[in-house]
Amino acid sequence: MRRKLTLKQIARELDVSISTVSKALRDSSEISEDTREKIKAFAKLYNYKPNNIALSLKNRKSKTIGVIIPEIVHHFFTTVISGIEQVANEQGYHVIICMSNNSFDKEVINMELLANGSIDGFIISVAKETQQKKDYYHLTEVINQGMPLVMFDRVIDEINCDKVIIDDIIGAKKAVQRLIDLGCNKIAIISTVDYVSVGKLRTQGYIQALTENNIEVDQNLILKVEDFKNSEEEIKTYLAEKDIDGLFAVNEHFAIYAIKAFTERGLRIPEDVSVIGFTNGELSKLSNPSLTTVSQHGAEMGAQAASLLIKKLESTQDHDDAFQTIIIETVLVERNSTKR
Amino acid sequence: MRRKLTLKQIARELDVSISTVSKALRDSSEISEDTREKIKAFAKLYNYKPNNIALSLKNRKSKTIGVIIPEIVHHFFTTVISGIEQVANEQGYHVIICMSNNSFDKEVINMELLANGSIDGFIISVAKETQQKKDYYHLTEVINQGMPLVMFDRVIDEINCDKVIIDDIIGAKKAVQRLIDLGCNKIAIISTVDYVSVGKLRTQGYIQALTENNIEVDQNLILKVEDFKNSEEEIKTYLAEKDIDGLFAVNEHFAIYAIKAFTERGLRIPEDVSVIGFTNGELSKLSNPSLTTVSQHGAEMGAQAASLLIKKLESTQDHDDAFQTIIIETVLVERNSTKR
DNA sequence: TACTTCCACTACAACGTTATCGTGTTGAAA
DNA sequence: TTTCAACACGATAACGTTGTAGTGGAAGTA
Repeated sequence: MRRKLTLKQIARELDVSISTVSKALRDSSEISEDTREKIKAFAKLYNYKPNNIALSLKNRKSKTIGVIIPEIVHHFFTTVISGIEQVANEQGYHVIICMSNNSFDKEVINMELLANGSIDGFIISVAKETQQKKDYYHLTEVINQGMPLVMFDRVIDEINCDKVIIDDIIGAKKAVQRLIDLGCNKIAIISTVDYVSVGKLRTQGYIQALTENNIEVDQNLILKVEDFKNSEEEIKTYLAEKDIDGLFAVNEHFAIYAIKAFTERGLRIPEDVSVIGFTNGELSKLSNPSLTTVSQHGAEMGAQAASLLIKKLESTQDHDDAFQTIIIETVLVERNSTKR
Repeated sequence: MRRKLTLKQIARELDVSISTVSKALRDSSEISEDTREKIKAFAKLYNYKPNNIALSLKNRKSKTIGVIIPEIVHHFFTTVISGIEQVANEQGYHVIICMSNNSFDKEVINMELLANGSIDGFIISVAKETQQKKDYYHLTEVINQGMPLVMFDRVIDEINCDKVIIDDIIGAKKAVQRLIDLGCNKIAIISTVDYVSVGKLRTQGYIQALTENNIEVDQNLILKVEDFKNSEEEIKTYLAEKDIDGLFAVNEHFAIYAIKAFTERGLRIPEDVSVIGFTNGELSKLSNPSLTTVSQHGAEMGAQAASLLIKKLESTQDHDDAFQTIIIETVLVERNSTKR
């Protein structure tokens, strides 16, 4: 087991100073052609690679981006990560991923740990609990330290930073409008509780679409699922006797549970009920019938978030207070859960 | 924007030496009660947190685990990551995740970059291309540097290190045996090309099950999918005229494509054909009909891999050459794609 | 008084880099 | 012969820590 080679070792081996080695490897003209070649050859032979940690300490930057997400076992987030990774790697950045598991405490701990030198900036989608608690101390703290932060998807309006979101309201409107155009007039929505920002916004879109089409909003047709774990049951009982011809769900899972509930009741999709989901994941594509969804373009979001962050990191002026909010357009992907 | 507080700043502020501050914060008895309290109060007030990078450099360890996976947009890998994260965090470790995108080159680059001080050890599932190329230089290099490495899922027999795998052969056998028990006798398999180790092993399990039940192995009933991208088409044409009553697929996707192909032909699942997949993901649960699968317990794999790695990292003796291979047992999860 | 011991602290080195400044040798101009 | 660049390299400090080895002064002992 041979330890990693350092400048010091090379220096000792070739009987020159550490400075000389460092300069030679960086092609400084201060060092003679001869010595330079010799040192470079030696370094190459023994596969010298500079130590990242030492560089980070010296340069006071780690070329690493910290990503905090509520959950990783979730197709949408993985597509976002994949977008982040791609852009980051292109620009020579690493990515550290931490999960908050939707817990406020874990989010805080993770951020504090990462903020102490490990990373240069954050990309974050906040935990459900954080949205509920409305305690943003850890976020402002990081920002005050001069560390750039980009929020995506689940963002917090009160925090002043770069953001990448989709237009949830418009996306939802598109979906509901489509249902209306297909001739549905008893359209239900399966959403989440209001403190989850995206749930709230998508519900707003639903209401707007109905209102604009002069359809009365019936509170009985709005289900706000509280507990993700028991959502399948909740949806089933909720839909048990509803007489509707269209359904919009704020995510894939809810949509698929709904389809299940309908088919179990003997209703046909899309003949009897048209269903549209949100988040264009694997499930939508492969479910049976395949699901019409509002596509969120996760990879695009991730890529944009990474670009924004890196731009901030590389900009020399410290106080570039101009924060952007990028809105990623949603697209309705039509499949077999809606009539043609 | 106030910069992060350092020991030096505290020292200057309180008019003591850096050493005193360091010791006071670490509760050294060398420092008087008075001074200690004063320093700790100050540090707390201004929220001092030691700089990770400096600590890493000093201690020559980063308390960070590097994870290299072929792809993140893949339910199985995310469950593994989630298992790794959990164990790692419990033990005070961070996790850096890199994707190889199944490219050999990217795998090498990522590993080299991370190996230079950023991380203390690796958890890796190698890229398809690496398995194909059989070039393991980057892996042995890392091991030779004394950096622990744990492989999972897609492992390489020639490399001597800790491994966490599932028993692919037995898992596949379980599935095929079940099909046989259900009365199927024309059982096909949809697998991957042989250089993907798991595909190869699962095919072996399939063959063993048949042989043990005195069913002749028909090469026409073995499909080895080459290109993941066009797999849906390939499977469809392959199944177009096959007369079979049972099918085992080495992953969820293939199984679901197969079910699609069957239903399009007017065959009913499970009445006409029983189908079993591998990898118990979201898809299996939510597909219609829901899919009977061999569950791989990804989170368990991740947790075990992390445990193994951390054990190696914390063990004092350098040469603990005893490498383990942990086999995670698979379980057949029965759903509606097989008869009862 | 002279010596030791202990206390409470400081100085220094080290981890691996790089940027700045310093320095000894050579050759050439004055 | 003296002076001065130019050259090629070395020493040092710094990034933020921590552990070891000092150190000045007070108190205790002989």
